[in-house]
Amino acid sequence: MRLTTRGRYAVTAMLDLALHAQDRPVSLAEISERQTISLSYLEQLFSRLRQSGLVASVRGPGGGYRLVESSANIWVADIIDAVNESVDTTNCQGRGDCQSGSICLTHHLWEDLSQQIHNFLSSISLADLVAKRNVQDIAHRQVTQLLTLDENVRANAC
Amino acid sequence: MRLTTRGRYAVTAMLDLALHAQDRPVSLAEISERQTISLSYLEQLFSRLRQSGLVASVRGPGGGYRLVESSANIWVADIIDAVNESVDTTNCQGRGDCQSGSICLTHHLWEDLSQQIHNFLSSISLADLVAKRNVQDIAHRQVTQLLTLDENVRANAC
DNA sequence: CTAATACCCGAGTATTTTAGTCAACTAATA
DNA sequence: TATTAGTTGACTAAAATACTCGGGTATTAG
Repeated sequence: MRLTTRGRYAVTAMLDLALHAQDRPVSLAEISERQTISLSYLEQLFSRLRQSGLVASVRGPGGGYRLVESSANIWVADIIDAVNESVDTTNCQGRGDCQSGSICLTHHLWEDLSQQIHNFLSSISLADLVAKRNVQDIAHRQVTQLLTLDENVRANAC
Repeated sequence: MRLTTRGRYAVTAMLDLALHAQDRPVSLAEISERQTISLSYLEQLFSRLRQSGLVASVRGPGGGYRLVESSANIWVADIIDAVNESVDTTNCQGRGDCQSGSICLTHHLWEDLSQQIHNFLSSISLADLVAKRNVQDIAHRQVTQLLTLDENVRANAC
């Protein structure tokens, strides 16, 4: 899980979309102007967002992009995953052939933390950010997820 | 809050330190070998970690680095903050002079999300990662923090 | 005392990522 | 049919990342 400016741009653009695509599609030119992100860069980002099934395009005059699902079903983690290619963070590529056990251990610990961050961002929807409600719901989902963490951890291999 | 490979290296190195600095200092050469991170790069990272007061150095033969505080008091967010310089993620530099309200709104929403991520990583200590216990404690802290989120949000300005 | 250890520091550099440009194209519609 | 707006790919400047090199300095084992 990486969190760079690229992901920030994507989340910002999706937030703009969620705020403005109530009935009609929203063109990238609009988002570009409102959020001061270059049009061509938005095109690259939305190409990936479209391939990931988060948005759908409408061509021609009056066209633009719209959310495929309700903003309540779009998670921040999905947006960030869509625009970032995933990287292997271990040295042994998960083969588990590290020389000393300590290497595997720290890799393992990092992977676990990374998973926790991912779970966290998978519990926050665009609608949560926009509506600014449901904070207790988010917290509740967090508890549920973190309480099942031990099982995930046991299933991991270096 | 950025989460890049740089922060990953820092957390990995600090984890290595927490695992091995039980009594004696740990040299960067050891960490370099175990975690396959270049020595000079580690020197740069630990320079910042030292300036942030997270580690202390011991010079001379048998020297190295040690944690200033117990690993239970070192939070993942502190490590990542130490090695990354903070960036302003708004277009109006917090002056609030964006033309349309929608720009300020999305900036605001992103800032809020960023703060939530920071809070989350501020609730996980090195010791949590190592010990792999206290998951319920983490969850509990999460609840507490997220429930106070609304106040923070109200205090924000674009 | 001195040689070895290991931190300290700054300059420089290769690589990758980011962010953006440009140009040609296709689909849809007014 | 002209215009709008997405689609795609190649290309590029700028920044960040990851790393190297070459000197330092403090400490200590011998």
